[in-house]
Order: sequence, then structure tokens, then C-alpha cells
Amino acid sequence: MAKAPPVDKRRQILDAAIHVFARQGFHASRVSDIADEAGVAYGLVYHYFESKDEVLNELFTERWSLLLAAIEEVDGQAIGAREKLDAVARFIVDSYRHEPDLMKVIIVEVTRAANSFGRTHLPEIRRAYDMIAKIVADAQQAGTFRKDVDPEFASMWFYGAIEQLLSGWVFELIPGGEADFDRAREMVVETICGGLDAPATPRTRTASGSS
Amino acid sequence: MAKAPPVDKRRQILDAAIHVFARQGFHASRVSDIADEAGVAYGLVYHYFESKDEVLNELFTERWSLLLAAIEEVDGQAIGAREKLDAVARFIVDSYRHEPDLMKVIIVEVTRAANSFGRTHLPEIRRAYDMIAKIVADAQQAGTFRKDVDPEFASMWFYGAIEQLLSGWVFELIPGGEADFDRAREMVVETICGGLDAPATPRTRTASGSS
DNA sequence: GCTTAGATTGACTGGTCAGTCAGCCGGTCC
DNA sequence: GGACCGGCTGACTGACCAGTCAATCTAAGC
Repeated sequence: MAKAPPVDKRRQILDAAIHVFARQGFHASRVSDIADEAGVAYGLVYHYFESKDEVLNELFTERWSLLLAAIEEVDGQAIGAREKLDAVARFIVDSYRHEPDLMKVIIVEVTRAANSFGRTHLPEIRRAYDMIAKIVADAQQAGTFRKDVDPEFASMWFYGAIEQLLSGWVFELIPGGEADFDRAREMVVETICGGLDAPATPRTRTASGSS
Repeated sequence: MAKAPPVDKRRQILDAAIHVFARQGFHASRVSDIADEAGVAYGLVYHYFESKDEVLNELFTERWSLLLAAIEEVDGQAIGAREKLDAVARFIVDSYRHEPDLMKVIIVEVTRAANSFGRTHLPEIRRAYDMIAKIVADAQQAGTFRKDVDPEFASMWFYGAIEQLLSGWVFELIPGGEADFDRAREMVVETICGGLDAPATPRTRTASGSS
């Protein structure tokens, strides 16, 4: 029919926004920066989007819904909890590997900015945490994971650990060569799941409460 | 005695800023909001601080240096790695327990905002990561922790897990009653250290690389 | 060639604040 | 009392920028 416009300006604007936001941060980015980067007139941004905010919303929603779908799909498979968590971690890490700028924006401006932008998206963000918690809870039910750890909490630190990894890469605090991505992912999952595993290691520890 | 000013207005301004920033976020906070909350004239803020930014800088630096000192002190003690990490976690969690607004500001506006504000403070932030990494590395050297995990990475997810916990409390994603603080701390440390412990658990796993 | 509708343009407006500054206390010293 | 000084005041200014809109362009339809 008729035609898809020869170049999708809307997409062009979104892509430009990814790079501008990643480079300067959302607040420091002017709408004119986005327009310039996209090679498009200022006003066109407002033809396709209600506001500067909506541009960021769109970027976030687009990507986050993929994550939610991925987790859901993984959870549906007939594999162990460890494999499920590994698959979730892999999805996140690969997202960063392939689109570092987009992930940087999502993490820095939304996920980790729960005060400003994140607040709007808390429900969706929370959804991811809940799904991870469910994976943990199921494994506890099945006896694979120890039962004395609250699944909600475990979910938080599993996700937090991974997000912190991405942050480390984004801000070059840790080595982020191609090889590091998978290695790091394996290590987090291995370590955290190792800690969550049901007591094949039933030694009683001095833990904290002692002294 | 000459006199210490009967009320320390500078302190008053800083304290007001904590609450205003926590409530509205740094960007949405006007300098006049801070002055109002402090019960002080607008201009006085500029008498004590160069800029709005400097107010936040001061809040961050003040607190973060305490954290650095605490980690350093803990690391100097003759206790196990697990106990050291537990002490670090305790310091952070207790900081939140006693001054939730201040910690919220530090986390939301600095630590997790490495794009804007955090960037300036990356060196100090990094310093904390490095010190945690050192604790892990030493434990590996001593044979308490497994050696195949990169200490830098372990440090990232240990810190990331804790910070995510605080975020969870800040945004009421997980229960944050008085009892939850210590319980959560114990669980993170237990779980992560459990995963880092030297192989008293030498089972070979299907892990990730298999199928 | 004319009409129409949507895409595209970019100068302009309105509102918002960070930061300035001229001056006002209230005490202290001589 | 008067000169001085630092803390303190708050109206004002200048810059910046999100969002508007009237005008122009392009292409499809007839």
C-alpha cells in the first residue's frame, strides 16, 4: 500500500536519541541535539512524539517488553532453575553486547533512576523482579534451592549483581572485552546459584549472630 | 568565646537539601526549595556553597568518605573474609537504616547516576569497589575463597546486590521493616560468600557450557 | 495542472531557575 | 556614637530550552 516512507524518520529519531542520551544523559540532552543527530528538523521530533519524555519512554518500553517476554519464555521451559537464571542473565548481557548505548540509557536513565523516570515505569520494572523471584521460589519448592532465603530478596540481588556488571562496563570500571561478557555471566550465575543451592553443604556457620 | 553561631546555618542547609533531594530528586529540586525547607534566605545558600551542585557534592563526599574509612578499618582487622564482607554490608545497611533520605540521595543521584553526577565521583566510588575486591583477593590467596572468580567482578556484584537491596527499600519494592534490614544483610552475605567459598562442594555441574 | 493531506521545517514564545548583587541587620570595638 | 564587618536577605537578570505553529514542501489522486 502506498509506501512505507523511504526512510523511517521516526526510527531515525529514536536511534539518534539513543546515542545522544547515552553520550550526554537525558537531562543534558536538548531536543535539538536529537534532531541534529537524526538529521531532521527540530519540529519533526514533536510530529512523532508528544514530548522529549515520550522519546525516552518509547526506548525503554520497546526494550523492556522484550526482556519481560524473554524471562517469561525461559520460565516456561522445562529446565533447572540455574539454567533459567543463566538464560535470563545471558539475555541481559547480550542485550548490552549488541546495543550498549541503548542498554546504557535504559539502565542509567530509567532502571537506576527510579526517582525521576523510573518511577513511571516501576510496575514494569517490578514485573521483571517478580518473575525472577518466581523462578527462585519454584526451585525452592522443588528442593533445588535452599528454602531459608526470601525469593524476593534473592531476585533483587541477582538482578542487582548483573546490573552492576553492566554499569561496570558502561563506565569502564571493569574489563569489557568480548570474552569478558560470557565469563562474567557464568561467574555471577555460578556464584549466586552456588550460594542458593540446597544444603549439600550443611555446615553450620559462625555467620553473624554469634559474638 | 566569640561564638559559634547559635545555629549552624550551613548544616541546616545541608540537612534541608537531603530531604528536598530525596523527595523530589536533584533535578526537580529548586534552590529555593532548599532555602525554604531550611528556613533561610535564598541567597544564603550561595553564601555557603558555590552552586547547587556543590551542595550535592558535599553531601556525597561527607558520607562516602565515612564508608571508605569503614571499609579500610574493617579490612585491617584480623577476621575472616566473610566477616569482613558482613561488616561492610552492615555499615551500608545501617547507614540506610539511620539516614534513609541521605542514602537515597547518594544512591539515586550519585552512585547510580554515573552519567551525570557520578561521573565526577567515579574515582571515589571506584575506590570502594577496589577495597572490596582486595578483601576477596586476599581470601582467595588464603584459600578461603575459590580462585577462579575474578575479585573485581565479585566486588561488583557484591556491592551491586546490596545497593539493589537499598533501592528496593527506597522504592518499596521489598519489605523494609526494622527486622528486614539485618535479615537481608545476613542473607546476601551468606549467599554470596556461600557461592565464593572454596570448593568444599566440588561437584561438577552441567553449568552453562554443556548442551 | 490542480487539490488535498500528510510530512517537514525552524523561528519564535513562554516559563523556569541558577546565580548575582546591592543593601540590611546586629553585634563589636574604639 | 560611629565605623566596621560578617552573616544574612530576596528582588532581579540572563540564559536556556521545551514545546508551538504558521508556512512550505512532496506526492498521490484525479
